[in-house]
Amino acid sequence: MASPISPPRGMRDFLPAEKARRESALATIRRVYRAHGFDEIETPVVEDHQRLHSGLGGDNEKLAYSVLKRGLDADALRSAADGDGASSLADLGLRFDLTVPLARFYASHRAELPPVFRSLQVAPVWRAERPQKGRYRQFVQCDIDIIGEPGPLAEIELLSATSTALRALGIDGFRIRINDRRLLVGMLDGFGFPADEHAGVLITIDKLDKIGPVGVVAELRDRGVTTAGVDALEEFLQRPQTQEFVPFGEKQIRRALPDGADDTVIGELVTIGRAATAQSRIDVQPPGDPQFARDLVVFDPFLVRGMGYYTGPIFEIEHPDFGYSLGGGGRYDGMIGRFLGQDVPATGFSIGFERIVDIVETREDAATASVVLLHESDADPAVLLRLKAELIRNGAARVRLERRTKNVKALLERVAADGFGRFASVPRDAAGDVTSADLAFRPLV
RNA sequence: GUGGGUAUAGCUCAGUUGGCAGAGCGCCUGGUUGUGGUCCAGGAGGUCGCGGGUUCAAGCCCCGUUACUCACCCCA
Repeated sequence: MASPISPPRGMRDFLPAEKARRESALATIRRVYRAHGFDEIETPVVEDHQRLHSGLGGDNEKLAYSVLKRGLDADALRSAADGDGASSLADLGLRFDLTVPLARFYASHRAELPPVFRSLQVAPVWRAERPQKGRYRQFVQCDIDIIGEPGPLAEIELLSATSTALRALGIDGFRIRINDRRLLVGMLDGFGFPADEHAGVLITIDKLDKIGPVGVVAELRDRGVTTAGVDALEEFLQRPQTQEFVPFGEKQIRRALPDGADDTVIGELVTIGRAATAQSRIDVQPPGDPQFARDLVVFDPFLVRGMGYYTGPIFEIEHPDFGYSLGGGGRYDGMIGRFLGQDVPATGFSIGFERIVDIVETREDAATASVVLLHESDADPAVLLRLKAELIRNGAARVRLERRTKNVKALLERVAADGFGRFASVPRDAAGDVTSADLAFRPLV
């Protein structure tokens, strides 16, 4: 039924059971990332409107919620309607990712941060999209970023920490697709696309796995980009090639690319993929299985990613059970320079929390330590509170007071679902002489 | 932004050809029950999403609208 009072479109309330499940998963993610040396920070949910719309957020900028200036009057509205539009009415906006705020944060606090800063952020972001399965207007992202490390060590740490976190959540069977913006640029140059067409061409190429080579070529011709480039791309897509890029290595990457690809970039990707795979074999029990995680990292020559700010290696987590990615990231060496005036290398990886929380196993807490006291409606509050305090002092994890209803069975099933393990009835007319030792606890099934 | 589906009690849902608004669960009351989780009887609870139209008569048919939901685009 459509309730007249429901949360805003695309945003959700969380009932106790779901909230507990989310917090349990978040605790696991935080624990693993902290173990891998990342430090958690927090930034405001809003940022300067102009900063959010500086062209770094790609298409997400269009989806940003804006916050109206306070104290707008009729004149301001009129001049906005006549003049340069709605942007003059807003000075703040809700963040649509955690990367732009992080770059601003780093620029603000660089002096107080270590030369290589490993950041962890677990926080909600907002996008004014049309909601559907696995997509919300408010959702939590878990980002790790390494700022100040130019080499592939940063990517290796990101990939290993992320895959360890996913395994700690009980998620398996995922793969990390990897590519490099420099390879994409080199490939487009080789095909003969001028630089100003790259962004548009990449957006179309990104759809390759959905609309196929024929669809991509058709869309490019429709877009009216350089014909010679499309011809070259079409020829390349038609050449016989294996879809199997396993095991991950230089030979496999080279085979997937046109001739003349950058040796240095390929070498970096090989280093990253091999190290992440090796780390995964240490990560699991029993360790050392030479076949384990053999295809954890796969090279995808047409992985693009939407954000315009990526400059180097980019990656995305895929899982066979889901049509959308579970997370992704990449290197964005130019972004912090936009705020700081001085380039600082940076790379990050984001887990789409909403997309993994539904498949994680719930960890059962020690339910027997969580108890329910069943009491009559006319029970003495002072006695109930004294019993409750005694139980907590004696080590109970949780104590819940429940007034007896007619249907005790339904009540007990409800508290059992809330994670309570035992219950006891407070005797009728319990007075000062009743202690928690007098209570007969029985298991909740 | 484009298309499909859905909307009836607190929850999950029936409602036939247009003919008095229903069930299960939950809640309340009384009784019953030998470790207070059993069972029985009764009760409260509805703007049938909203607004028009057709009709003697609309939850049902027609038009509009809103919300939710799924898919596309794009994304996590």
